[in-house]
Amino acid sequence: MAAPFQLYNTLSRQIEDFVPLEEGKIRIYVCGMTVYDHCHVGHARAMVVFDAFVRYLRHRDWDVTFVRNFTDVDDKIINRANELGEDPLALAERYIEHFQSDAEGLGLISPDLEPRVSTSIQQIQDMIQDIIDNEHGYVADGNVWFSVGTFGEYGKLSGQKVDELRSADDASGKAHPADFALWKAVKPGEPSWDSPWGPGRPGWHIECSAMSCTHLGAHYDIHGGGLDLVFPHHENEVAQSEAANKEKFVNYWMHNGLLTMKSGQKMGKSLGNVINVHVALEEFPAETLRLYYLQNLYRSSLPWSGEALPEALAMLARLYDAREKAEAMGGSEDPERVAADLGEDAQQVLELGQAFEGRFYEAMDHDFSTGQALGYLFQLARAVNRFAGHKKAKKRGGPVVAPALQAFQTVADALQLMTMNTEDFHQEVKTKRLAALGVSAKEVENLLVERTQARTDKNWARADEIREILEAKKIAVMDTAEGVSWRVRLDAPSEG
RNA sequence: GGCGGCAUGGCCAAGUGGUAAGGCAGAGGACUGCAAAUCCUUUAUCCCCGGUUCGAAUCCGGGUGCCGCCUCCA
Repeated sequence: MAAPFQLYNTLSRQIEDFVPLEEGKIRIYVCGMTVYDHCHVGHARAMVVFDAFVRYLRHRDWDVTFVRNFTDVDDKIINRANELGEDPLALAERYIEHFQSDAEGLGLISPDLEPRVSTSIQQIQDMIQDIIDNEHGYVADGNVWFSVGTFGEYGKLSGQKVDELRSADDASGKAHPADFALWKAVKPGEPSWDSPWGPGRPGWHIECSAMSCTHLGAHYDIHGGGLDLVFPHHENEVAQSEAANKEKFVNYWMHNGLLTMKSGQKMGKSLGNVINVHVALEEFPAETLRLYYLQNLYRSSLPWSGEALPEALAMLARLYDAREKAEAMGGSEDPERVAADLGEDAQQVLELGQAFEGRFYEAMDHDFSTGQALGYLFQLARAVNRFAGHKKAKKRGGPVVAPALQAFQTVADALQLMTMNTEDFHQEVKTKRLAALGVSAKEVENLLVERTQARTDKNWARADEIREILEAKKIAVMDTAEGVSWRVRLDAPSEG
């Protein structure tokens, strides 16, 4: 049975009980990329948030149909292509390939459908025709405009009033400044398709209306995207879709908050302050970004800084290390008995492990509160670590940490965190962090061989000297009962 | 000018009227040849002023500050 949950709805500005249109099923559309540049860490937040949302819903037995588009016909693409002397669709294709590579790097599930504007022209034209037929659109000089004044509910999503808008100057032949283009007449150097109104191309907003309604129906459950799309993009989608189909478009509007810089301003291409995803992924495992995003409520703004990813990586390592300790514990006694024998910390890790799933689901079902849900996870990790300090934990502790291990698995399934084995995780961290620091594993290993010899000789001075050399390179050396190991320190500066 | 959002310890941050999760950083301690990791201890008049309530970080009103959108933006 699909589990009930609550969701903040931009349409009502409050948290609502989610009621699906069809029992057990959720149809969701998320605005994807306009492909004229690389995917940056701000886009990635949206991608990861909705990825985790869909994963969680499926984990909770919802039958989810997930559609995310590519906008591959657009002013910005055309402008960029003309600057580069490249065909716009070829440029778009190139950035779609970049995106797919980033999506794979981020560990995103593939949407069930990834429609593109360039292959949805017929559906777009059909919808424009319906809008015209329903007297909400008009043709002028090969352009088709949406007539905002004919749609009484215009503004119901964003709260904007047509008369209060600050309108940009343009001499495009619109009847009203707030009217917007459904179809743009062809201009030199632009891709175009034949249409009943002459050759041209779709306006910005119509593609999402047409593609989502084509694949999910005229009326579907959830539409997602960045907060900066509420107006005008999503407002216009509502107007177009409802004008064309004469029925309610979307039940729940879900908007992710934006990444902001230290100054408080958002990260945005137009502000020139972006960090591209592939750059971040060269330095940090994908789950680092995921944890960074999911620590916070999805609809709050999220500050970016050079410390953000190192900090998230430290948190992630803490989780992996706790899990590793739990995995190393053996024994097959009754957990209650072990807990009774080994004392309070054993009792607590058992109880927190058993309680985890319920608390996790409760947080997640309350408007996808991943930050709170992850707080419980860290409480559990600390309980595991504390218990792991006991002498008998390794031999007999297995049964009392079994629920904790199950909890970690739940998080892995639902949020795609802690999905690697610990060794691979640390290896990836080493590889990526060393590359970022410009240090080779070979030189570290060589120094450690020398240090191990020095320690065998009880030459502590030399051993400490080598430790200091490595410290200077941000390498932390750990002497354990099993021998020496090392890690890259996480406080290494990153761009930001 | 219009619309919307936010304001919680050094930083990030959860918080669904019943008395402040979690993470990072700092300090002290345990552990260690020295360290690292880990554990323990440690810091909050919840922006200000009113109001509702037995009780408010949470609800209402006013103020201040910051941010987003109204032109492309996840």
